[in-house]
Amino acid sequence: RQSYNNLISAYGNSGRWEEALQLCRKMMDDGVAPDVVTHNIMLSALKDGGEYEKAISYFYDMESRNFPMDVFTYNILMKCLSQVQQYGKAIQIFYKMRSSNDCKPNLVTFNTVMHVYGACGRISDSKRTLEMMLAEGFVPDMVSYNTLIGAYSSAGLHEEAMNVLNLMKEAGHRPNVLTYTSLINAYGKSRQPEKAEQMFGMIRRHSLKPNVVSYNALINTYSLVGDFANAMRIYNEMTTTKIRPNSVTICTLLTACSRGGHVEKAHIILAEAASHSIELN
RNA sequence: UUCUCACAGGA
Repeated sequence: RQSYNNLISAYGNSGRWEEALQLCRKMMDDGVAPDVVTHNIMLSALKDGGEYEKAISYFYDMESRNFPMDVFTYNILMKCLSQVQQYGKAIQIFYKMRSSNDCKPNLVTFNTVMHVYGACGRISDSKRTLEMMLAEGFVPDMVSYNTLIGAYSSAGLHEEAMNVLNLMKEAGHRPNVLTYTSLINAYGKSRQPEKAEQMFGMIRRHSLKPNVVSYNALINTYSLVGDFANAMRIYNEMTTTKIRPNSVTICTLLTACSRGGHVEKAHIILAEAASHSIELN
């Protein structure tokens, strides 16, 4: 069973959920009964493949067959529900877990709930969840703080985001690249390129490495204020630093191009995409 | 062996 689980997991990790599913069936044909972990791996494979609806159906199927489930199962389900905007259902699962005897929420559950609230714009409930976990003796981790910072940042609420950054530091956590990328976004959304640049600078200042996402966030900051020239400047800096642009980079640049009123320069960007062999979607 | 956090567009 271990071997099957490992193999199914390997398929899942490479986005091949169909083969994972086939292997799962073969496993049963061979008389090896899948366990909770097997099912969790399958659910996770479907989730990673973007097949959220399939994952949700898979869950209901498990439920109707009375298969055993654990916290992981519910955590994955909540994540899938939030991906298809079934936020209410996701929160329902959380409350079901709280009132159950087995399957109590764990740290990841709380973090997922925070994410769900953030994703549907209920940022104050996300923050309340953080307070709730503290009150219940959980110790919020990096992900908890990053999740809340991310929620405020997407809304352009940079002050609130910075406050959470301080909470995070007080709790003894070192901000990571994800933290700073969110903060770039916070200032980008509130149209403050100067401050966004400052946050970008923080990445190296703390001996962290900016990645393609951090660069994209900064490019988008300039895009939002219609500053195509600076968007291109950051793009060039990125490529000279040997960071590979991706399709988000190209899309962001094209948007910057249009917002800056430089539609005639779009071909330059498309040429960049081609020269880096970036698949456009 | 399995779960949670950052970037763009579209609808």
